[in-house]
Amino acid sequence: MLSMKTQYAFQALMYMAQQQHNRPVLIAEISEQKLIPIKFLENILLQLRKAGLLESKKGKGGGYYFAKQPADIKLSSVMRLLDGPIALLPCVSLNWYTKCKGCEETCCGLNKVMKDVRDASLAILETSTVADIAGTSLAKTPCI
Amino acid sequence: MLSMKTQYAFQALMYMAQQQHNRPVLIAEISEQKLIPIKFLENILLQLRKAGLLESKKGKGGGYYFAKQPADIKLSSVMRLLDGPIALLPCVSLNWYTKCKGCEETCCGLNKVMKDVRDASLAILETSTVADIAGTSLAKTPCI
DNA sequence: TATAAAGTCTACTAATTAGGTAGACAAATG
DNA sequence: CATTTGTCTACCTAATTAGTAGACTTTATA
Repeated sequence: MLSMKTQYAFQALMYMAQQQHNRPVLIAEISEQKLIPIKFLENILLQLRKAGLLESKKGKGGGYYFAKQPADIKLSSVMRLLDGPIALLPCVSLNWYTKCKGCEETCCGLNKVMKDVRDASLAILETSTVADIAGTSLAKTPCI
Repeated sequence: MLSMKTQYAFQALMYMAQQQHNRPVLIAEISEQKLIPIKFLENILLQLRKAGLLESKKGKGGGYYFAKQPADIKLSSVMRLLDGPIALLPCVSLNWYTKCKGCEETCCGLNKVMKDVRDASLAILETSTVADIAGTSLAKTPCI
């Protein structure tokens, strides 16, 4: 399961992407609307900013806004940033690969299956973006 | 990522399935061959036995053996048993469903994507078995 | 130029989980 | 009955997760 951190990050990014205006969005506003503990949310947004997904502005009229287009932020990037590997085994991770102790990868049946799972997941997570989950990527039929 | 517990469980199950004889397999033997801390392995095998996957015999000549056929043990069962949910979000879990705080599922884009990821993963994990990963399900070309 | 409204930063802390250990006990076999 | 094996209860430690406190900096604007 995704950590609360990542779950909150997705909620926050969706909320931001759904705003019509293009003023910066307040941490406090996101926190209230999405029921996310404010100090925790601060950390998360800061991390997203440092990774170059968001930008911020201090002082009155400040807040957070997108540094990259929501349509250019893959779900997989957010997950890797906050939760680390997407793969189920270290010997199958693209970004955090380490060899397994007891197993010879080239002939390990588990390795093969877990690679398939990884690829199947990534096929979705690398092509889905914040704009997609926010419902702002297509002409919008408002949600009933 | 899978916990060490689940990773060890897979190693142990593969090892057991690969034995040619049909005598019970010793905890100590699995532990040595697969480099798994023995006391930790005891717990894991016990858990697999209580769940009905394995059976055991005490005393001399004892050890663990399969209660179900390796070909009937899905990877998803082992994972659920030891690690819990396979889904990435609680609102998308088949076996441990809980509603998300801030979101209206029917119109949550994230929910939809994560359902797709779950289904893609399960398509593989529900059809792969211990026999598959042990390489004993087909006529065997020995691994080079 | 003071003040209030924002984000930033460092440093905690509490709870949970992961990973592992110790040792007495029970059952089976020969 | 002695030995070999799994069983059970109860721990323990370290890491991670989730969250909090509070002083600080920057900025707009009155």
